[in-house]
Amino acid sequence: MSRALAGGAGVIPRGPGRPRSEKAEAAILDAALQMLADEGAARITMEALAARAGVGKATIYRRWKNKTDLLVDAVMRVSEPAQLVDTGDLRADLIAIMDNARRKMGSTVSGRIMPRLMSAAIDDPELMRTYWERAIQPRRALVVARLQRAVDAGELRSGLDLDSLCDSLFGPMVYRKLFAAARGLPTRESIAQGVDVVLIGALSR
Amino acid sequence: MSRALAGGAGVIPRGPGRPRSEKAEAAILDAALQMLADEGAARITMEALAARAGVGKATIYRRWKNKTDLLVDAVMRVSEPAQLVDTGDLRADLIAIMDNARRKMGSTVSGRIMPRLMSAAIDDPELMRTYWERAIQPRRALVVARLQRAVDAGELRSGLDLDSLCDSLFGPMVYRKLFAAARGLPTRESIAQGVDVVLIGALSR
DNA sequence: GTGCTTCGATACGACCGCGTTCCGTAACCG
DNA sequence: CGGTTACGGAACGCGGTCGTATCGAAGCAC
Repeated sequence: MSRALAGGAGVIPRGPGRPRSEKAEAAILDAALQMLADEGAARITMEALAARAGVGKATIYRRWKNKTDLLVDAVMRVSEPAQLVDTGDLRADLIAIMDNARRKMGSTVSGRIMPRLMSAAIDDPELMRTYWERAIQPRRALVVARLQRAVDAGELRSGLDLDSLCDSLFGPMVYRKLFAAARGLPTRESIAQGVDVVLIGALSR
Repeated sequence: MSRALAGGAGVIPRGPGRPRSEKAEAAILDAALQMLADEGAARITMEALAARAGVGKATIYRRWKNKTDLLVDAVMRVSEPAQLVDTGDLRADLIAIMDNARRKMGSTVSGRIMPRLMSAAIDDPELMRTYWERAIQPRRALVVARLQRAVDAGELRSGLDLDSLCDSLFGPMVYRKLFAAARGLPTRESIAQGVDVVLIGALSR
């Protein structure tokens, strides 16, 4: 920790000597995410991580003080900024959002990372909070906003707790994903039924 | 493994020598569940487990060949046989079932064990299958049976995938429980709204 | 009692992973 | 050029954990 990390806005003071390699930093974080997806946080060893990133251990510890610190940093890179979906057709929007999430879970690296991260975060409250605040909560906020607009338009009845409604949408999918080893992945049909049931149940009457 | 473990039906052959202590066995399993609840599977060490159970390590290894084997065995003891609820009032039954599960999650040992077990099982497919088949699936089956009766009675519309409907009921609660470190425990109100939304969405029209 | 097994306790060997420290080399500044 | 810091690689000390082995004592059948 001999050099200031990128903190706050402004110019990063440039000291003497060889500058830190951004390439090494990226390689470390990439390797961490790969290993997280492949084997889970518990099985990541700093030695294997360094080897996989093609980096010396000192290069890792020069940037992060321990494994948790590194993981938190890596996790933040997974969260690409989600975008609001609002075509005006509530049902189509929700199904698009949910099925997009489902496809992500089924195929991309972040889909393999999610359960691993859950596993690690359950045993590490600090990691859980970071994961929630930086990766999950922002996406939920967009969905809640979409739902709020539907309430304002009179499509959904008022008086609903939209946060809980959000749970009713995402909960079943995450639930299925986590149990995937015992039941297989959630299907397009199961997601669609889940959305429809919740949607009908939340409509104005 | 010099003596047959209790397997299958019938008389356990009684060999010569000092018999195994049932008290020690119970103490080991109790301690394992306690530690699982307190610190998670990853942090259970056989030495600490033996100490907590007031037992020598050899006494453990005489019965189980490794930690996973022991955990699987311990987990099976948590699953008390759930019972069918059917008063005739579908909504009341579902709320009773769900709120009962919620209360369990909030207070009892098994409620603290569940997330820990999820954490461990996500990284251990075999443990996941055991957990699912022995602890979760049987309870779901009862709920599915209750739902099927509602379908037969014309209360719920036919054509629904009841297994997915079950996900829509349990998913949100488990989801909230797992994220509890970031959001707090699910409330009675959030559960009730979840049930109501799903129920209304699944009614016959 | 004799023979068998388990008891709790402790010691042991082997391994593993963390985080540090040391190389010789490389990159950047003045 | 000299000064400084980072690089990849390797070695190190340390603590922890596994699973086994061994101890004297204790329980049960014969």
